Amino acid sequence: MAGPAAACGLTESHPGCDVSLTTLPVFMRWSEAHIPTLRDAPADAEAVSHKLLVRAGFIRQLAAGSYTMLPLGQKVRLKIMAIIREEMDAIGGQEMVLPTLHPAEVWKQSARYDLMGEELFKLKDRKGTDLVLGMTEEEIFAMLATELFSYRDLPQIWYQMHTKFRDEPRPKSGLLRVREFTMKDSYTLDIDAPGLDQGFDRHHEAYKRIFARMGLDAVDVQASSGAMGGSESIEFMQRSDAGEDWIVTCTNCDYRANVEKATSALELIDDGDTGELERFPTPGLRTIQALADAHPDIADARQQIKSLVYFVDGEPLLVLLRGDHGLQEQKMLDAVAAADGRPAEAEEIRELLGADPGSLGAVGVKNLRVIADSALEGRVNMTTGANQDDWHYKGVDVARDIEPTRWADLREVTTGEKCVECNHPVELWKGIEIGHIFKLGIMYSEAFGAYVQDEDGESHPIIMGSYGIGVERGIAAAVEANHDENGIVWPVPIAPYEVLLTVIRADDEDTLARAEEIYSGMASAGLDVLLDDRVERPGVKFADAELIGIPYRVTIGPRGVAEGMVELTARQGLEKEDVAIGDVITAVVERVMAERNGG
RNA sequence: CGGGACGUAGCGCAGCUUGGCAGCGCGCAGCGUUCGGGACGCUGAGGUCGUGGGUUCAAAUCCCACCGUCCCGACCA
Repeated sequence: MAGPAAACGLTESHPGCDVSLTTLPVFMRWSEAHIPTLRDAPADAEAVSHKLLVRAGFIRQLAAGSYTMLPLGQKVRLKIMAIIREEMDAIGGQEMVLPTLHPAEVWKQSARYDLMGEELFKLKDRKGTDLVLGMTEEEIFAMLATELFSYRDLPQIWYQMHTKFRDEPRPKSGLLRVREFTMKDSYTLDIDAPGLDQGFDRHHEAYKRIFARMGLDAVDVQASSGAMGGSESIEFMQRSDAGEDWIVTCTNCDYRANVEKATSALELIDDGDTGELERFPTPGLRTIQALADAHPDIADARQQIKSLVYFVDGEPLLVLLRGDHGLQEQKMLDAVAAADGRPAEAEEIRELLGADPGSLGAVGVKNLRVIADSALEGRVNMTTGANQDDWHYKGVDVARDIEPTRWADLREVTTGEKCVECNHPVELWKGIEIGHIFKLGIMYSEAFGAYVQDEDGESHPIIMGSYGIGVERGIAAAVEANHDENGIVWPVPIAPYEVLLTVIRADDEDTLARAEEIYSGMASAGLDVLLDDRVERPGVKFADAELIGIPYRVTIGPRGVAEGMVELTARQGLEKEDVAIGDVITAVVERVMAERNGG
C-alpha cells in the first residue's frame, strides 16, 4: 500500500513500507477472558506496569530478568534516552561507550570483585581468563582518567548509556528488577571537594529535569551509599506500591530520606536516678513482649535493651537497640563499613554468649564487638538479658555497665514518629528507585592511579562522583504512575507515538486516502504519528488504542469524512471533540507542542 | 538460599484425585455476512503434555531426579 515515504526510516530499502500498526512485527489482541484479569490486577502483587507493557506489546520476557524491547518499547526507550542525553549534554556531559565485558583483574584492583559478591556476573573465556560483566563502571572510567595529568583538564563529566548486568538473586516485577538493563551512568572528575559538590549539584538538577520531562514526580531523598562507598548520596524515588524501598517524608518540612538512612526525633524518657545492677530470674520469658507483660514496672519495651547477634563480613557483632525499636540492617552495615551481614544462627549465638536468643545482653561482654543505637545513650534502669537462659539484668546503666565499641544510628524509623528537623509526624511510603547519585571521593582514583597536579605542582587523586539512571526501570515507573483501567496513558515526551490515527473502515478507499493525507500532513508538521490501518472493527481498534496509550487519537471514519469532520480524543480522560479535517493537524500540533517538553 | 505455587497448541486454561482416543476459550488461515466501542456462520491448520529416568500391558495422569517461571522471605548501587 502506498504510504507517506517520509514517515518510514526504512523506505529506501523497503519501498513498500508503511508506518502502520500492520507493519509492527508483534501487535497482539487479547481474549475477552483476559481483560478482567488485567483490570482486577492487585496493586501489590505482580506489577501492573509489567502486565500492561506485555499486553500492549511493548516487551516480551525471555527469561527471569531478561526482556525483549518490542518496537513500541524501543520507541519509548529511545525517547527516554534522548531526554537523558539532552540534559546530560546540557550540564557539559560528554558521551562515550565503554566495554561491558571486563577483565576480572580490573575489579580485583578496586576490591569490588569480592565486595560485590554474587551479584557480579563472572565468566571465563576460552583461555580460562576470568572476566566480568559490568554492573556499573567506576573502574573503567577511573582507568580512563589516568590519562589526565593536570588540574587544567578538570572538571570532566563523562557518561554513557548501555547495558549493565546484575546477577539478581530474585528478578521480579517485570522491568523493575532485572538482570540486564540499560543504564545511563555518568562520572564527574574534579580536583577538589567544591568541584565535586558542583558536579553533584548539576546532576541533581539535571535529574530533576529528566524525571519531570518523563512525566514522573520523582522525589529526591537522602540515601545510603551502600557498597558503592562515598560520602553522600541522593536517590530519586517514584512513589508506587510496586516499589521496593521505603521512604520517610515529613508531613510538614522537606525532610525526606530512604529508611536505610532516615532518622527521627524521639521523646525523652525519664528513667529516674541510676540504680543497682541486679540479676533476676525470668523463667520462660524469651521475648520483649513477654518480659514487658510479666514485669510492667521495670520492663516496658522502652526500658528494655534488645540484643541481636549478626555476622557482618564474617565477623560476629552484638547489636543493641531499645526494646521497641527495629534494626535497620543497612544502617548497621554502613556503621561498620561492611558489605554483607546476616543474623547469627541459634547455635552460633550460644557459642558466643552462652545463652539462647531471648536471654541475651551486652553487660560484661568483652569477646565481641558491640554496637549500640544512639537511642540508648544516657539511659539508666534498663532491663536486658543476662546471657544465661531465663535470667535478666535490671537496673542497667548503659554508660556504667556496657562498653559499646561504637555508637550509631541503627533503628528503623516507623510511621507516627516525629521529624528529626521539625518535630512534626513523618509518613512512610514505598518507592521505585529510578536514579541514584553518589559523591564517591578518591577510592577509585587511588585504586587505579588517577592523579593530577594542582597549580603548585602537587599531585592529588581525582575526586569522583558517579550517577545512575535505570532506563527500563524508568519506563516501568512511568507506566506505574500513568495508567487507568483501560491501559497505559503515556505522557507526550516519552510516548511511543504522539498521535494515533484510527481509521474506521480502513477497507474504504476514500476514508483510507483521507487518513493517509492527514498522516502525511502530521508527519510533515513534525508529529510522531502512527496510522492504524488495520481492517478491524472499531471496538477492537479503540480498545487497542487505549491499551497502548498514545496521548492523542484522531478517529477517521466514513461518517465523519462525509461531513468533513474527524474526532480528536485525548488518552488522558478520554474526552472527545469533533474537529474539522482542515483543522486537525493544527489542533494536534498545538496540544502536542504544549506538552512535548514535559514538566 | 528457605517457604509456596505452577509448567498441557501462539495466549489463557481444563484434564491428573480414580492410568486407557489430548480437550476448551481466545487468537491464527480460507470463504461469506457484518462494521463509529472488543460481531457472527461455515471450513481448517496448529501440541516432543518442561526434561530425563522409573513403575505398568498401557503414563499428561503414579514415583524419583533435574530444569524453568511466578509469588513470599532472605538478599540487593
